Amino acid sequence: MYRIGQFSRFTKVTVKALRFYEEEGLLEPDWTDPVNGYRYYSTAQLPRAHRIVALRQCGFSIPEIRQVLAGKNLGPLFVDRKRELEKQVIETASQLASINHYLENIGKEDGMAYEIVVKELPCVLVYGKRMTVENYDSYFTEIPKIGEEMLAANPRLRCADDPPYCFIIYHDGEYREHDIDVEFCEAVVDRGNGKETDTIKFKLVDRVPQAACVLHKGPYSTLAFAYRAVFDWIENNGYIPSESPRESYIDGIWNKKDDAEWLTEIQVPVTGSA
Amino acid sequence: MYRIGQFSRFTKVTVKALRFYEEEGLLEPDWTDPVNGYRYYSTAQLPRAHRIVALRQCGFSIPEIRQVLAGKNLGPLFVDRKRELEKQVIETASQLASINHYLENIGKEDGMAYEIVVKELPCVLVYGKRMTVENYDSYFTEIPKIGEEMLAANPRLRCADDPPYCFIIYHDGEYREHDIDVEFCEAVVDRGNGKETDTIKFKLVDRVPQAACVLHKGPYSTLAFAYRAVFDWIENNGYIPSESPRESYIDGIWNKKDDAEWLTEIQVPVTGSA
DNA sequence: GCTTGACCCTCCTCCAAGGGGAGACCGTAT
DNA sequence: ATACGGTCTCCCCTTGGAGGAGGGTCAAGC
Repeated sequence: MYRIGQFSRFTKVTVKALRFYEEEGLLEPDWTDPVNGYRYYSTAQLPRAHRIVALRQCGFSIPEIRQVLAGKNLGPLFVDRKRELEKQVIETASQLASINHYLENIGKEDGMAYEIVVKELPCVLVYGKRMTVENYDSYFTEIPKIGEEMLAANPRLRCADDPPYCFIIYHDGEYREHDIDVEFCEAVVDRGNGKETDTIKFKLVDRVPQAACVLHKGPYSTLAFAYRAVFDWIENNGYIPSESPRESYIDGIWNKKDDAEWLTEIQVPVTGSA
Repeated sequence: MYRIGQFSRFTKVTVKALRFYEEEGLLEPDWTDPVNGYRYYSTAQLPRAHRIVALRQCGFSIPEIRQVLAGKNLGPLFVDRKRELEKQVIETASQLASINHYLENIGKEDGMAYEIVVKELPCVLVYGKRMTVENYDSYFTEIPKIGEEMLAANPRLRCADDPPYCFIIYHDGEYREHDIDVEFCEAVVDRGNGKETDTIKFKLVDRVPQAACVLHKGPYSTLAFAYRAVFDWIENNGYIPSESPRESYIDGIWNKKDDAEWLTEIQVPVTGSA
C-alpha cells in the first residue's frame, strides 16, 4: 500500500492529477481511510494508471478515456481522434507557414504592413457590368457612371449597407496595364422588380469557402504591394488561387478626401493545398 | 458608423469577441454612446481588426497581440512563436503516430493490451551484478541469491521502497535464448558504508531523459508480446533505442501467488527522431 | 512527551478565449 | 401599441489540472 505521494512518484503522475482522476472516476485508490481521508494505492492500480497516462499522451480527453476504460469499442474513438489530429497537423503547419512568411518580410521596409486573413465570402446578390477598360485611371470615370445608370433605371433599388460591398473582379489571368477585363459589382439588398439595362445585369455571386484577404490603406498607386504580399503569402502557405481576385472598395474618394485614409480589401479565393 | 452587429458581420468577428477585445484593450470602438452604452465602429477600426484576426489565425495569444499592436519589435515574438509551433508539430505528429500504431493493432487478439508511455527515468543508486545466465529460468534461482548475498554482507543496507526499483538490464544487442548477458540491479536509498563483494558492486545509473515504457501483466512466458509491442511502437513513432532496455519487476512470485497478477515494466531508453 | 518537518486532506481560485444565456433597455416597422 | 430584433451588463461554463490557504497526520529526533 502506497500513499498518494509515493504512488505519484511511481507513476510520474502528479498528486493533483491523481486526485483529479479519482474525482473523474478514472482511477479509484485501492482503499481510502474513512478516518483521515488518506488515499492508499497498490500495484493493482498501476495498469490502469499506465493506460490513462498513455491515452493522455495521445491527447484523448478525460471523457474519452472514461469511455475507453469502460470498455467501449475503441475503433470509432481512435478514428475520430486520428481525424482530429490530422486536422490539427494541417492547421499548425499553416500557422507555421504564415509565421515564416512574416519573418521573411519583417526586415523589409513595408514589413508587417500587410497581414493576411483567410475568411469566407458569403453568397451575395449584385448588379454588375463586365467591361474592358483602358487603364486603372478609367475607374474614376467609369464606375460612377454605372451607379448612376442603375439608379436612373431603378430609383428604388437599395444597395446593401450592412455591410456595403462594392468590388471589382479581375478576369484577366495575368497583370495588365491596359485593356483590363474587369467586372464591377455592387451588392443589393434584394432584386425587387429591378430592371436590367443593356449592359448592367443582376447576378448571384457564389459563396467562396476560403479567400485570402488583405487590407490596403492608402492610395491606389501602392495597391501593387498588397497584391504582391497576398500572392506571396498564398504561395508560401501552400494555397492555390481558385477564382479571379476581387478588389473591394471600403473607403475612397467618395467619403474621404485624404487618399491616405482610403481602404481597399483584396480578396483572393483559394483552395487549401491538402 | 456601424453598430456592433454590423461591424461583426463586416469583420467576421463575433459580437462576443469584439466586446472581449475592447475589454482587453485591443480594439476600442470609435465611439460609445454614454447614454445607452451602444458601441459604434467605423471603417477606421477595420485595419486594426484585420490585424487582430490575422494574428489570431497565427495562434498568437491576446497579450502577445497587445504587444504587437503596441509596436513592440516583432522579431523575437515571431521567432518564439515559430519555435513553439515547431514543437507543436512534433508533438502532434508523435500523437498521430501512436494512434496509428494502436489502430494497426486494434484488430489483433492482444489488441490494446499494451499501451506505451514515454517518461523519464531518474538517476538512481543501485547495487548490481553483471553476469551471464544460461536461460530465463535461471532468474528464479540467481536473483534471490544476489539479494541474500548483499544482505549478508550489509545487514543494514536499505533498499529503496519509495518506490522500490528492482530491474535487469539486457546488454545483448539482440534477443538470445541462452547465455544471456544481463545486469541485475536494485535501487538503494543510500550507499551508507555498504561493502561491495567480489561480484556485487554499487553503481550510479544515469538519468534517462526519455524511455518508452510498457507494463506487462501476467507470467513471464508472455513477456515477448510486450517487447514486440514496445519495439514496434518505437519504430512506428520514429524513435530510436538509445540504451539497453530494462525489465523492472513490480509484482512477482515474492508477493503474488497467482502469476496472472504479476507486473513487469519494460523500459526502453529512446531518443526522439527529430 | 514534545517538537519538527514532511505529508495529506478539503476547498477555493485561476488559466485562454471567448460561448451561452438571463433580464433589461433601445429602436423601428407595422 | 406592440412585436421583433438588436444591444447592454452580468454571471456561469468550458480543459486538465496548478497553486495556495488552512488544518489534520505521521514518523523521527531530542
